[in-house]
Amino acid sequence: MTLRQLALASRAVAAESGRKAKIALLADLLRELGPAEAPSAVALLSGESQRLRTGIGYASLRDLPSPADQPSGQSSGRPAGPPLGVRETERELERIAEVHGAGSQAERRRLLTALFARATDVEQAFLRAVLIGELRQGALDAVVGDAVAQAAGVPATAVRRALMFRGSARAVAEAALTGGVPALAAFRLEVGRAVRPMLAAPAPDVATALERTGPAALEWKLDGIRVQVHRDGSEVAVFTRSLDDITARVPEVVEAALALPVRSAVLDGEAIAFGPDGRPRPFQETAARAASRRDTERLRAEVPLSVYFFDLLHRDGDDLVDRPGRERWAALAEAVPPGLRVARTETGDREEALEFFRETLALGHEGVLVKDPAAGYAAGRRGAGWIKVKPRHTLDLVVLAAEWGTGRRRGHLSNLHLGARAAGEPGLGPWVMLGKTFKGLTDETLAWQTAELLARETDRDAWTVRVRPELVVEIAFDGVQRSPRYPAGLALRFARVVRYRPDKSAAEADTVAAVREIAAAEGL
DNA sequence: TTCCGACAGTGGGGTCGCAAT
DNA sequence: ATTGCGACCCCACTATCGGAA
Repeated sequence: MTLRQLALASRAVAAESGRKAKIALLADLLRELGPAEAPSAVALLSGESQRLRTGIGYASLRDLPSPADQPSGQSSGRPAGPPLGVRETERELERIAEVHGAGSQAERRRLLTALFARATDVEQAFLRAVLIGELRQGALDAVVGDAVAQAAGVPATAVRRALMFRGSARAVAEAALTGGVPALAAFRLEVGRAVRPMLAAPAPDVATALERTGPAALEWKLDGIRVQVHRDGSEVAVFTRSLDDITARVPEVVEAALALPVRSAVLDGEAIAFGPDGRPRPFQETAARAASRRDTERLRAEVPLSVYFFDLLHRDGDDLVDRPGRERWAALAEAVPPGLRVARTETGDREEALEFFRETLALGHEGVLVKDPAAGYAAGRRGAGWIKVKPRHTLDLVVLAAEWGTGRRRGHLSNLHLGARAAGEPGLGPWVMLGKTFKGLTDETLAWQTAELLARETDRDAWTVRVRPELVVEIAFDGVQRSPRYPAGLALRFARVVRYRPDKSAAEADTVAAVREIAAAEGL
């Protein structure tokens, strides 16, 4: 099949609103492709190809000649050379990733240019979307996975289960289409191969979380890096949430795993740096440490990492994934000393749970997880089994500007520039920008703010409309972080809109001093 | 018939490592 | 030396579909 056919199919999927209709279209496509080509299509369509590390992003594509720049007659017709095939396209992207990994930038550029020279308009648009990770067809690996199941004639649950144990949608598709259910059943937890980590759904407070779970286990939520640790004898591998292998960057975690009284184990936990005062360092410092590949030994002396485990998926040949959380915790408690485990308490009592939440925050941690003790490990899913609760700050800030949205927000002013009153702080204007947000907006608010902001426009460029600083908006955020970019040296973390405050004037907005107070309370 | 779980989309700030300037 | 870029760490929230209740 040609890339063109695949690109057109993707468009058809995007045009269909129903999930079942998308799945049916994709399943037809995969059947038509057959076992030889379908896995490549799955890689391209599911978003997997975007994680190939080609070194190609928005800027590389921007700098390519666009179809309109090509010699006349080429832009709408077929470029020279044989049509691009589906399998061939995937191979080309893999080649680009290879030469990029080898450090050959000129060769990477040459391959990319050559690939695009062979592509028609429709194919180029598809390739751009695949490379940027913005296919926007309403189907990623979950929906594509259902289509694989339909095309292979196997239950969707079989494909989903295989996806849990093997991050790769491509590999699962290949197995499903060639070997059916037995081949899918072969995907099991394997020590040394990362599985998708279980995620937690948010709740506004502990009481709400408890209502959903019933009597629950509460655990520390640490503000560090998620680590999945595999040990097989003397071999250890450490994976991040996105299944990246960071073993070499976290020797402390490796040593902790090697010290455990087990032959083999798969553990779930969090790596985090503590300061000399015994309190957690700001997330940025843990993240910087975990991201550094050079000078690991020196960094280790300066910013040592600790690891706290909270789950055990495998021990000495026993798979625990499907066992209830309470049993997995019991197994963890046997394998891991208390100092390497998060604090945990089981309760159905609101007050007791609230007290645990308060104690956890007093230690400087991010919040708590509320876990249904009966729930299995739902790898890769944000199921109801785990619920996270974090405290929330709010401030009334002023909208300084807004950026035009994309996709379904095209035509609306979406991303807000947020400012606090400087209130006479020297060196800062009357308004001090603290960050941006696009979160928390309903379609109705989006439409309302677009009109209100345009009525206050002072000037604009291609992306941004600047406005008179009049609209006050209540913003929720998780905390304050040091910023190299914003003028106060501070930025809001995870800012989102709660509501507009038409009852408030800009003169009543919160000040930078209030933000500095929050920063100080966080030890920044 | 209504409710709710799962999914995709729409983007946020910070940091590292590398290449180009 | 600085800047731009890609990749990846943390992520919140809304709209929608479709099966569960």
